[in-house]
Amino acid sequence: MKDLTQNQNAVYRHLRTAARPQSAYDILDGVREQGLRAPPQIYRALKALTDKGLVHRVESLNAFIACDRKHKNNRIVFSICDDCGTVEELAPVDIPPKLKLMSQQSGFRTRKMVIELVGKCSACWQA
Amino acid sequence: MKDLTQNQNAVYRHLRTAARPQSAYDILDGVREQGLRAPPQIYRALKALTDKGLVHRVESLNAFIACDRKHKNNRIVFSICDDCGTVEELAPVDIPPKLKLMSQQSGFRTRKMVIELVGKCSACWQA
DNA sequence: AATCAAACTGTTATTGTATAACATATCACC
DNA sequence: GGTGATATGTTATACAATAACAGTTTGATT
Repeated sequence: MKDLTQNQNAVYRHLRTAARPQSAYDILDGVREQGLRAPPQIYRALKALTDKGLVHRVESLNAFIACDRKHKNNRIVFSICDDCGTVEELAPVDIPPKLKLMSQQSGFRTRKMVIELVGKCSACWQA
Repeated sequence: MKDLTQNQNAVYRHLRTAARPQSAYDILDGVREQGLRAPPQIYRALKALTDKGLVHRVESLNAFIACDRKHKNNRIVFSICDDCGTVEELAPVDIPPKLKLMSQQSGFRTRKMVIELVGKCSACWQA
């Protein structure tokens, strides 16, 4: 796909087929057969992919997830289920006006915003 | 302060006097003189303190920061400077209505929300 | 008071996450 | 071909977090 290197492609395909966010070492295990052997290879591929907006890092899980939408990493919203670990990417939202005002008042210039909602998915709280 | 154990107190005081978010191991180094020796002691103290809302974890830094405000960990907003590492805690905000709607539509029940704004503080972009 | 379970604290060892530093190769350009 | 810039592979290490167990304190119950 696109203009990705072999390694980036292997990592990206692994993430796209995974049911859950993957740690760098999960990915490493998943792409050993494609010839990747060491963590730096994974982390470099992940950096390139996140820079392109094809992959996002889920901060509160130290894990990575593929992204279909074509957008930069600047207004990401995840919902993360405590119980089953499912992570959904919701549509990007603007910075809430109140928040925008507050940060501007302190002179802060926002380059990206990450929102992570932690709770229970419908399957888990109904059980 | 409050009803904290010795270890919790040591960790809390260290965080309150620190200029920046501290990793667990930064904290460990800072409280060795108070007799704490091993990571689990730090992590246990941090867990108690975050449960009480006296300390927050900054997810994208794997670090911890003290908190004056008296609130639970459910609507936290941080601004994080790329350059100098300064982290400010902004006033808590409600979940943006659009977001609330989206997550509810997918049946998600939010327990806490973490927002991290990443960019440059005024000192850094003016330099 | 003696006993026992539960909760808390300390310690060791290990697992998981991420990157520094160096080696090797590839490619563009002169 | 030589040279510098960029990309890739490899080794070793640093940093983050927790499992598992030992020892201690507490406090309820007899």
